[in-house]
Amino acid sequence: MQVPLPHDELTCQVREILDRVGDKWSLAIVNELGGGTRRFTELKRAIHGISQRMLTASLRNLERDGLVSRTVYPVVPPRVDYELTGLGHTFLKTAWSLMSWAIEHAPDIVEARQKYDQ
Amino acid sequence: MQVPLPHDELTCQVREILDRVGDKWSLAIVNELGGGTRRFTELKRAIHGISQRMLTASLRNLERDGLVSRTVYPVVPPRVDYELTGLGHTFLKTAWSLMSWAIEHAPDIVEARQKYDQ
DNA sequence: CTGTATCCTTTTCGATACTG
DNA sequence: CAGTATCGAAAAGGATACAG
Repeated sequence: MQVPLPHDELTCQVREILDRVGDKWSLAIVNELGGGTRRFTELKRAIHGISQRMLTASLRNLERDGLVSRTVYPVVPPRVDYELTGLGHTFLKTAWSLMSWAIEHAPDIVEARQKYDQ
Repeated sequence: MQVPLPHDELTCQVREILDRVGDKWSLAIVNELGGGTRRFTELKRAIHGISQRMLTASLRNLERDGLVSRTVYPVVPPRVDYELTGLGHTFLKTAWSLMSWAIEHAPDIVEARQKYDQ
């Protein structure tokens, strides 16, 4: 049981992608956008602890990768909506299973850590 | 479509776990161990670019989380075997779907980036 | 409201040398 | 062979101030 890829391809292509979506905030953002379209400030409020700087940067990266779309309305004050693209939805669906794994096995991991630490 | 969790729980528990397994090398290590038991040097050779320092650190973390087991043989020169635990196998199975997503959609992402960059 | 720019601290991680 | 220790470079990221 092992992903059947030349190792360089795994690291250089897959990991480049997973690094992006696996950074500190992207998963939280994508998950929040899974609830529907959100404005900048709504995301900032919903994702506890994220700085304006990182929210902007993460959204730009997700937009660049085609997971999130950005819509600017030419009004005052400015309004910008973010939402998942089709690709973004397929990613969230997959990320779900990993989140579910983490939730399901969190007790096992906590227990393993306690055992290891003593 | 959104993981139905209070946000703090998602970030504080799930992300703590995903940060661990989503760090720079853990996925590559777990994937390699999916092929069977490996010695330290075998892992080092198989995972291109990893330093001794990071291999040791990542293995310790994975062991602490209960994903990898470590067996020391009291021989000279030393021999240490690493292999996935049951928990580690369930993780690899889940991580697979994410890797598959990355492989499947890599062309889309590359294209999105090119479009964004111009 | 939705950002950008700057500074500065913290964290990460590679390189190297050394050990049992 | 399988590590540990130390150093320093680089990157990540928070805080703050400012802009359209």
